[in-house]
Amino acid sequence: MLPSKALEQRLQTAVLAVLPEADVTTVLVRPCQDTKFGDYQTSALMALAKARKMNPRQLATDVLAKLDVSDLCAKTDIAGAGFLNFFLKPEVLQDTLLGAVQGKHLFFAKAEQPKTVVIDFSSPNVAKPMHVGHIRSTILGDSLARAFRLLGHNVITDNHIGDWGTQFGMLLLGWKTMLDKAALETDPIAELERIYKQLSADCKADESKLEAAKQELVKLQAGDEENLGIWREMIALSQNQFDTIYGRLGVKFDHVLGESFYNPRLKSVVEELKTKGIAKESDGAICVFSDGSVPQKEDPFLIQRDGEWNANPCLIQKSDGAANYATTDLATLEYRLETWSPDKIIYVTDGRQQLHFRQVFSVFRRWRPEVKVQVEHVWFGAILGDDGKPFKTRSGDTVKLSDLLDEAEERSFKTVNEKSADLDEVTRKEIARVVGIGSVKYQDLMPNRQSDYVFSWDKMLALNGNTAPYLLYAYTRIRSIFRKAAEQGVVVAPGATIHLKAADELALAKQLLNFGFVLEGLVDECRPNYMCNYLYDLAGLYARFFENCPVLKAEEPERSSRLLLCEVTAKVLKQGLEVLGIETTEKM
RNA sequence: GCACUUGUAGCUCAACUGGAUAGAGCGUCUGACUACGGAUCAGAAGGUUCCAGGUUCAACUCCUGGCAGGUGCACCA
Repeated sequence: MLPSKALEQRLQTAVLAVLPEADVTTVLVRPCQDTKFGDYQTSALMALAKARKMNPRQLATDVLAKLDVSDLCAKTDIAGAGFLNFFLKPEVLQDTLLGAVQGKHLFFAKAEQPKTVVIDFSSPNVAKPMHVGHIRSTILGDSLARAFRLLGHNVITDNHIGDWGTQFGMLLLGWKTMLDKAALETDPIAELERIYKQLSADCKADESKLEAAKQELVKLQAGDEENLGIWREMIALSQNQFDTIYGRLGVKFDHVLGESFYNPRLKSVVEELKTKGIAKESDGAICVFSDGSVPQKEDPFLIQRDGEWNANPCLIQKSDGAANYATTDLATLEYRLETWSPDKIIYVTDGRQQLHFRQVFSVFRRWRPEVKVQVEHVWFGAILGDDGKPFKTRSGDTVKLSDLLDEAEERSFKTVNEKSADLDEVTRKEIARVVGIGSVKYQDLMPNRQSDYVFSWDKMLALNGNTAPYLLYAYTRIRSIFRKAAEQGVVVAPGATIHLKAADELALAKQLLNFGFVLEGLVDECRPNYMCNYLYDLAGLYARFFENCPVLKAEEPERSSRLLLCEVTAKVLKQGLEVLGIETTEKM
């Protein structure tokens, strides 16, 4: 067991011995912010003391009296207002590192109670190019899936693609009247986009076109064979595009169930909500109104206008009888519950949909009060251009994801050519791919997901600072040592152990032990930026070690000890980057 | 108007259940150097954490009230 976990368990037992009625789930052991205080600390005793009007230092003393950690710690002390600090024995630290070398663990423990987690992300639209708007959902969702999986949870990723809706009326009419077959052959998505834009403009100018488009939609919805065939072909063409992009990004889905998949369920969802008295008719539409169960301020079905609270209903059926977004989401929820019995469902979308999800979740709770599933909207902010407005091309169009990835690789290739002209072209291209794609991902994951960020090629590809190239470089420097070692015939001595003496060695080692805390934090709050910050710190600590502690030039047994430390650092860096969906490269 | 959200160094961003002296990069200034990969490292300067109250042993973090930006608010998803 990891020393921090063992400490935590024993601490909780000791607290129970002193305060039998205490809730010890909040009694957690964390790494010390500043290692001068110790290696691990708990600040939970102060909170417990406060709730009981006890003297916090006295409580800490009492708990310490019941706590035997002499096999793990060289020292414990009570500091400040009632912090309990733990100083790990050097041999415990060293054995833990050695355990990682031997592949027994990588500084984290799998979840004791694995959960089934459905993650809904990316959700591109059929017949439209994937653009920057899809990047955050795709990359964030993929990273969350990777982190949950690593901790042993049963993850189901589901791409809820937009394959149904009013836009197909125009697409179908366009397909029949203005399709350029040759253009469809060379670039299907561009051609679909063209006919959609053209018809959309035509419909605005010409009522009869709009009517014709509506008729096509009605035919599709009624199951017209010709229209269904065209619709299926549009989906297939789009799926090719999605597959190409996801392939480049290294993103995989367990399921791709578009909106249309839930069509057969929509009617019964509406009926059930009506029967249960949750939804009712209003202005021809079927809506869910407030049930007054929460304070007005927190009620997603109320809104204040001119000092008065007005209804802000959630529509589940339009006055024309068609279902809408909320209905599909409810049907989707129902399907997921039936099919996978998840403990948790995560929706990764942009922040503008907060109200929508609050409403959907609220309707769901009223509809299925007995279901325990945890539903969570993990939202994110916008990607902005230099001007502080949503990121667009110079001409004002949305930036296509494929173009963006191309440019990332091209720019990265330029740098590789400058810095590593000696490598052959295939290798240089491959490095450029890893660094380019990795940089786009890292820039996206590094900021707090809820804040908007400014897209910058220069920053994301910078060789210094909290960027993918910096981390990848740190990794290649480690790999380089091992290449050099092999050239010189240097190997780790059989049975070698790790002995940490230098301050930079110790600091690096302790950071390695914290990997698990970061993973758990990431999963708890769905914030991959925790991992970014951790890896950046790790790379910085490694750089200092690298500068001040010679490895190959050291005498045995120090050389083997340091080689092992390098090896574990590389493992953690690689694993951490993998959680972010970023590949590594041996050379740069 | 109401809700959500953001406001931290000149700029871009961090800050782990409320926790110990608020940290990085860029930019500015200074240093290390034929280097286990310099795509590096070390150091300096730079802060009333938007403002005003409150809770607490302890507040960037929680509460109340302002100010400023972003987003959303009935038949688009």
